[in-house]
Amino acid sequence: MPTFHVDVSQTQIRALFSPPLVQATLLRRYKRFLADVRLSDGREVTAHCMNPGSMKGLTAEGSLVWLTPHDDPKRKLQWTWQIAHEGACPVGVNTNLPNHLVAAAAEAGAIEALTGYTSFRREVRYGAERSRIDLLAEGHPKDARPCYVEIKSVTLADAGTALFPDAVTARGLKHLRELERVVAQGHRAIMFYLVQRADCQRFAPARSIDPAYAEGVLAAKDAGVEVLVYSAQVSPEGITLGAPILTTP
DNA sequence: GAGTACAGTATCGGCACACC
DNA sequence: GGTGTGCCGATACTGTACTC
Repeated sequence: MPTFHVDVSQTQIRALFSPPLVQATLLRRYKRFLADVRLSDGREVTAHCMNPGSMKGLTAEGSLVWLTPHDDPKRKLQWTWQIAHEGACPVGVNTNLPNHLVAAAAEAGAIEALTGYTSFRREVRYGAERSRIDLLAEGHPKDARPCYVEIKSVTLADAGTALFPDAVTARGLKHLRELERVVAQGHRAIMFYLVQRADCQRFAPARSIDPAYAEGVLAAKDAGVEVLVYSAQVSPEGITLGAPILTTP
Protein backbone atom coordinates (compact mmCIF):
# COMPACT_ATOMS: atom_id res chain seq x y z
CA MET A 1 0.00 0.00 0.00
CA PRO A 2 1.29 3.52 -0.75
CA THR A 3 2.47 5.43 2.28
CA PHE A 4 0.90 8.66 1.06
CA HIS A 5 -2.03 9.97 -0.93
CA VAL A 6 -2.04 12.91 -3.29
CA ASP A 7 -4.38 15.78 -2.48
CA VAL A 8 -5.24 18.18 -5.29
CA SER A 9 -6.77 21.51 -4.35
CA GLN A 10 -7.20 24.69 -6.35
CA THR A 11 -4.12 26.18 -4.76
CA GLN A 12 -1.68 23.32 -4.32
CA ILE A 13 -0.75 19.74 -5.13
CA ARG A 14 0.32 17.80 -2.05
CA ALA A 15 1.35 14.25 -1.23
CA LEU A 16 0.10 13.76 2.32
CA PHE A 17 1.69 11.02 4.39
CA SER A 18 -0.68 8.38 5.64
CA PRO A 19 -0.41 7.18 8.33
CA PRO A 20 1.31 10.20 9.95
CA LEU A 21 5.09 10.14 10.16
CA VAL A 22 7.02 9.13 13.24
CA GLN A 23 10.24 10.89 14.23
CA ALA A 24 13.45 8.87 14.72
CA THR A 25 17.23 9.15 14.78
CA LEU A 26 19.29 7.57 12.01
CA LEU A 27 21.84 5.06 13.27
CA ARG A 28 23.12 3.71 9.98
CA ARG A 29 22.05 3.03 6.43
CA TYR A 30 23.27 -0.18 4.84
CA LYS A 31 22.48 -2.61 1.99
CA ARG A 32 20.75 0.14 -0.03
CA PHE A 33 17.25 -0.71 1.12
CA LEU A 34 17.82 -0.88 4.86
CA ALA A 35 18.41 1.65 7.61
CA ASP A 36 18.62 1.18 11.35
CA VAL A 37 16.97 3.95 13.35
CA ARG A 38 16.16 4.68 16.99
CA LEU A 39 12.56 5.66 17.75
CA SER A 40 11.68 8.27 20.34
CA ASP A 41 10.74 5.52 22.81
CA GLY A 42 14.28 4.13 22.56
CA ARG A 43 13.48 1.11 20.37
CA GLU A 44 15.93 0.37 17.57
CA VAL A 45 14.21 -0.83 14.39
CA THR A 46 15.12 -1.44 10.76
CA ALA A 47 13.29 0.72 8.21
CA HIS A 48 12.90 0.16 4.51
CA CYS A 49 14.63 2.81 2.42
CA MET A 50 12.72 3.52 -0.81
CA ASN A 51 15.65 5.38 -2.30
CA PRO A 52 18.15 2.95 -3.84
CA GLY A 53 20.63 5.70 -4.70
CA SER A 54 23.64 6.75 -2.68
CA MET A 55 21.65 9.44 -0.79
CA LYS A 56 24.84 11.45 -0.56
CA GLY A 57 24.77 13.89 2.36
CA LEU A 58 21.64 12.38 3.90
CA THR A 59 22.94 9.39 5.82
CA ALA A 60 24.84 11.05 8.66
CA GLU A 61 24.62 9.05 11.86
CA GLY A 62 22.49 10.83 14.45
CA SER A 63 20.49 12.88 11.94
CA LEU A 64 16.75 13.37 12.28
CA VAL A 65 14.56 11.17 10.07
CA TRP A 66 10.82 10.57 9.65
CA LEU A 67 9.17 7.21 9.03
CA THR A 68 5.75 5.78 8.20
CA PRO A 69 4.62 2.79 10.28
CA HIS A 70 2.97 -0.25 8.63
CA ASP A 71 0.88 -3.09 9.99
CA ASP A 72 0.83 -5.09 6.74
CA PRO A 73 1.78 -8.68 7.74
CA LYS A 74 3.11 -9.34 4.24
CA ARG A 75 5.89 -6.79 4.75
CA LYS A 76 9.12 -7.80 6.37
CA LEU A 77 9.83 -4.31 7.60
CA GLN A 78 7.20 -2.35 9.47
CA TRP A 79 8.72 1.10 8.84
CA THR A 80 9.43 3.12 5.70
CA TRP A 81 11.92 5.98 5.67
CA GLN A 82 10.27 9.06 4.11
CA ILE A 83 12.23 12.17 5.13
CA ALA A 84 15.91 12.76 5.92
CA HIS A 85 17.57 15.97 7.08
CA GLU A 86 20.66 17.73 5.82
CA GLY A 87 21.30 20.23 8.57
CA ALA A 88 17.94 21.87 9.25
CA CYS A 89 16.59 21.17 5.78
CA PRO A 90 14.10 18.29 5.43
CA VAL A 91 14.64 16.19 2.29
CA GLY A 92 12.14 13.73 0.84
CA VAL A 93 13.79 10.37 0.14
CA ASN A 94 10.85 8.38 -1.22
CA THR A 95 11.62 7.96 -4.94
CA ASN A 96 8.12 6.68 -5.59
CA LEU A 97 6.39 9.80 -4.39
CA PRO A 98 7.53 12.22 -7.16
CA ASN A 99 5.95 10.03 -9.83
CA HIS A 100 2.56 10.21 -8.13
CA LEU A 101 2.89 13.89 -7.31
CA VAL A 102 3.90 14.91 -10.84
CA ALA A 103 1.23 12.71 -12.43
CA ALA A 104 -1.46 14.25 -10.21
CA ALA A 105 -0.16 17.75 -10.89
CA ALA A 106 -0.17 17.13 -14.63
CA GLU A 107 -3.73 15.82 -14.55
CA ALA A 108 -4.78 18.85 -12.50
CA GLY A 109 -3.19 21.20 -15.05
CA ALA A 110 -0.68 22.51 -12.53
CA ILE A 111 2.34 21.94 -14.78
CA GLU A 112 2.27 24.47 -17.59
CA ALA A 113 4.30 22.36 -20.02
CA LEU A 114 1.77 19.53 -19.70
CA THR A 115 -1.48 21.45 -19.91
CA GLY A 116 -3.90 20.48 -22.67
CA TYR A 117 -3.36 16.73 -22.58
CA THR A 118 -6.46 14.70 -21.79
CA SER A 119 -4.88 11.32 -21.06
CA PHE A 120 -2.10 10.51 -18.62
CA ARG A 121 -0.83 6.95 -18.23
CA ARG A 122 1.90 5.78 -15.88
CA GLU A 123 4.61 3.17 -16.39
CA VAL A 124 3.97 2.66 -20.10
CA ARG A 125 6.45 0.49 -22.01
CA TYR A 126 8.27 2.16 -24.86
CA GLY A 127 11.44 2.13 -26.98
CA ALA A 128 13.60 -0.63 -28.39
CA GLU A 129 14.71 -1.73 -24.92
CA ARG A 130 11.12 -1.85 -23.62
CA SER A 131 11.86 0.59 -20.82
CA ARG A 132 8.93 1.97 -18.88
CA ILE A 133 8.23 5.67 -19.17
CA ASP A 134 7.04 7.23 -15.91
CA LEU A 135 4.26 9.24 -17.52
CA LEU A 136 2.80 9.29 -21.03
CA ALA A 137 0.59 12.28 -21.88
CA GLU A 138 -1.70 12.08 -24.91
CA GLY A 139 -4.83 13.63 -26.36
CA HIS A 140 -3.70 17.22 -26.75
CA PRO A 141 -6.22 18.96 -29.06
CA LYS A 142 -3.52 21.08 -30.74
CA ASP A 143 -0.53 18.73 -30.58
CA ALA A 144 -0.97 15.19 -31.87
CA ARG A 145 2.42 14.13 -30.51
CA PRO A 146 2.37 11.95 -27.41
CA CYS A 147 4.58 13.37 -24.67
CA TYR A 148 6.94 11.02 -22.80
CA VAL A 149 7.87 12.21 -19.31
CA GLU A 150 10.70 10.63 -17.30
CA ILE A 151 10.60 11.72 -13.65
CA LYS A 152 13.66 11.80 -11.39
CA SER A 153 13.83 12.50 -7.67
CA VAL A 154 16.56 14.99 -6.70
CA THR A 155 17.89 14.98 -3.14
CA LEU A 156 21.48 16.21 -3.46
CA ALA A 157 22.33 19.92 -3.16
CA ASP A 158 25.37 22.15 -2.87
CA ALA A 159 25.15 25.84 -1.92
CA GLY A 160 21.63 26.32 -3.20
CA THR A 161 22.07 24.26 -6.35
CA ALA A 162 20.18 21.00 -6.65
CA LEU A 163 22.31 18.29 -8.27
CA PHE A 164 21.51 15.04 -10.05
CA PRO A 165 22.59 12.28 -9.96
CA ASP A 166 24.13 11.62 -6.55
CA ALA A 167 26.06 8.62 -7.93
CA VAL A 168 27.09 7.37 -11.37
CA THR A 169 23.94 6.19 -13.09
CA ALA A 170 24.14 4.15 -16.26
CA ARG A 171 20.41 3.65 -16.13
CA GLY A 172 19.77 7.37 -15.95
CA LEU A 173 21.92 7.85 -19.03
CA LYS A 174 19.98 5.10 -20.78
CA HIS A 175 16.74 6.95 -20.03
CA LEU A 176 18.14 10.12 -21.60
CA ARG A 177 19.08 8.21 -24.74
CA GLU A 178 15.63 6.67 -24.90
CA LEU A 179 14.08 10.14 -24.72
CA GLU A 180 16.35 11.32 -27.54
CA ARG A 181 15.12 8.43 -29.69
CA VAL A 182 11.52 9.33 -28.83
CA VAL A 183 12.11 12.89 -30.07
CA ALA A 184 13.82 11.57 -33.20
CA GLN A 185 10.64 9.60 -33.91
CA GLY A 186 8.67 12.82 -33.92
CA HIS A 187 7.28 12.63 -30.38
CA ARG A 188 7.69 15.01 -27.47
CA ALA A 189 9.89 14.12 -24.47
CA ILE A 190 10.43 15.76 -21.09
CA MET A 191 13.05 14.99 -18.46
CA PHE A 192 11.36 16.10 -15.23
CA TYR A 193 13.42 16.59 -12.07
CA LEU A 194 11.56 17.05 -8.80
CA VAL A 195 13.79 18.58 -6.14
CA GLN A 196 12.58 17.15 -2.85
CA ARG A 197 14.02 19.95 -0.72
CA ALA A 198 13.27 23.64 -0.36
CA ASP A 199 16.78 25.12 -0.08
CA CYS A 200 17.63 25.21 -3.80
CA GLN A 201 17.23 28.07 -6.26
CA ARG A 202 18.98 26.37 -9.20
CA PHE A 203 19.49 22.95 -10.71
CA ALA A 204 22.48 21.48 -12.51
CA PRO A 205 23.64 18.02 -13.58
CA ALA A 206 26.25 16.75 -11.10
CA ARG A 207 29.20 16.86 -13.48
CA SER A 208 31.75 16.11 -10.73
CA ILE A 209 29.89 12.92 -9.82
CA ASP A 210 28.85 11.61 -13.25
CA PRO A 211 30.37 13.57 -16.17
CA ALA A 212 28.84 11.18 -18.69
CA TYR A 213 25.36 11.89 -17.36
CA ALA A 214 26.00 15.65 -17.39
CA GLU A 215 27.06 15.42 -21.03
CA GLY A 216 24.03 13.23 -21.66
CA VAL A 217 21.70 15.94 -20.36
CA LEU A 218 23.26 18.53 -22.69
CA ALA A 219 23.07 16.13 -25.63
CA ALA A 220 19.44 15.35 -24.85
CA LYS A 221 18.58 19.07 -24.71
CA ASP A 222 20.34 19.60 -28.05
CA ALA A 223 18.33 16.71 -29.47
CA GLY A 224 15.08 18.38 -28.42
CA VAL A 225 14.36 16.74 -25.07
CA GLU A 226 12.79 19.33 -22.76
CA VAL A 227 14.18 19.62 -19.24
CA LEU A 228 11.83 20.69 -16.45
CA VAL A 229 12.84 21.18 -12.83
CA TYR A 230 10.35 21.84 -10.04
CA SER A 231 10.97 22.37 -6.37
CA ALA A 232 8.96 20.83 -3.53
CA GLN A 233 8.24 21.89 0.03
CA VAL A 234 8.94 18.98 2.38
CA SER A 235 7.46 18.62 5.86
CA PRO A 236 6.39 15.71 8.10
CA GLU A 237 2.80 16.37 7.02
CA GLY A 238 3.48 16.01 3.32
CA ILE A 239 5.32 17.16 0.22
CA THR A 240 3.90 20.09 -1.76
CA LEU A 241 4.74 20.78 -5.38
CA GLY A 242 6.49 24.13 -5.67
CA ALA A 243 7.54 26.36 -8.54
CA PRO A 244 9.83 25.70 -11.51
CA ILE A 245 13.47 26.49 -10.77
CA LEU A 246 16.30 27.59 -12.99
CA THR A 247 18.62 25.11 -14.69
CA THR A 248 22.28 25.80 -15.29
CA PRO A 249 24.57 23.78 -17.59
C1' DG B 1 39.29 -6.49 -11.89
C1' DA B 2 35.05 -8.10 -13.94
C1' DG B 3 30.84 -10.21 -13.54
C1' DT B 4 26.87 -11.58 -10.92
C1' DA B 5 23.55 -12.33 -7.26
C1' DC B 6 21.14 -10.15 -3.86
C1' DA B 7 18.59 -6.91 -1.02
C1' DG B 8 12.57 -4.90 -0.17
C1' DT B 9 8.75 -2.76 -2.02
C1' DA B 10 5.49 -0.80 -5.48
C1' DT B 11 3.40 -1.41 -9.64
C1' DC B 12 1.77 -3.47 -13.78
C1' DG B 13 0.33 -7.18 -16.93
C1' DG B 14 -1.41 -11.63 -17.43
C1' DC B 15 -4.06 -15.26 -15.91
C1' DA B 16 -7.72 -17.86 -13.43
C1' DC B 17 -11.95 -17.74 -11.40
C1' DA B 18 -16.61 -16.14 -9.97
C1' DC B 19 -20.64 -13.84 -11.03
C1' DC B 20 -24.23 -11.60 -13.87
C1' DG C 1 -19.63 -13.46 -23.39
C1' DG C 2 -18.42 -9.58 -20.56
C1' DT C 3 -16.88 -7.68 -16.31
C1' DG C 4 -14.78 -7.53 -11.79
C1' DT C 5 -11.57 -9.40 -8.41
C1' DG C 6 -7.58 -11.55 -6.64
C1' DC C 7 -3.22 -13.76 -7.15
C1' DC C 8 1.35 -14.30 -9.09
C1' DG C 9 5.42 -13.19 -11.62
C1' DA C 10 8.22 -9.72 -13.85
C1' DT C 11 10.26 -5.38 -13.58
C1' DA C 12 12.38 -1.17 -11.74
C1' DC C 13 15.64 0.89 -8.64
C1' DT C 14 21.59 0.44 -7.73
C1' DG C 15 25.29 -0.33 -3.97
C1' DT C 16 27.47 -4.13 -1.77
C1' DA C 17 29.33 -8.55 -1.20
C1' DC C 18 30.72 -12.50 -3.18
C1' DT C 19 32.70 -15.54 -6.84
C1' DC C 20 35.63 -16.44 -10.65
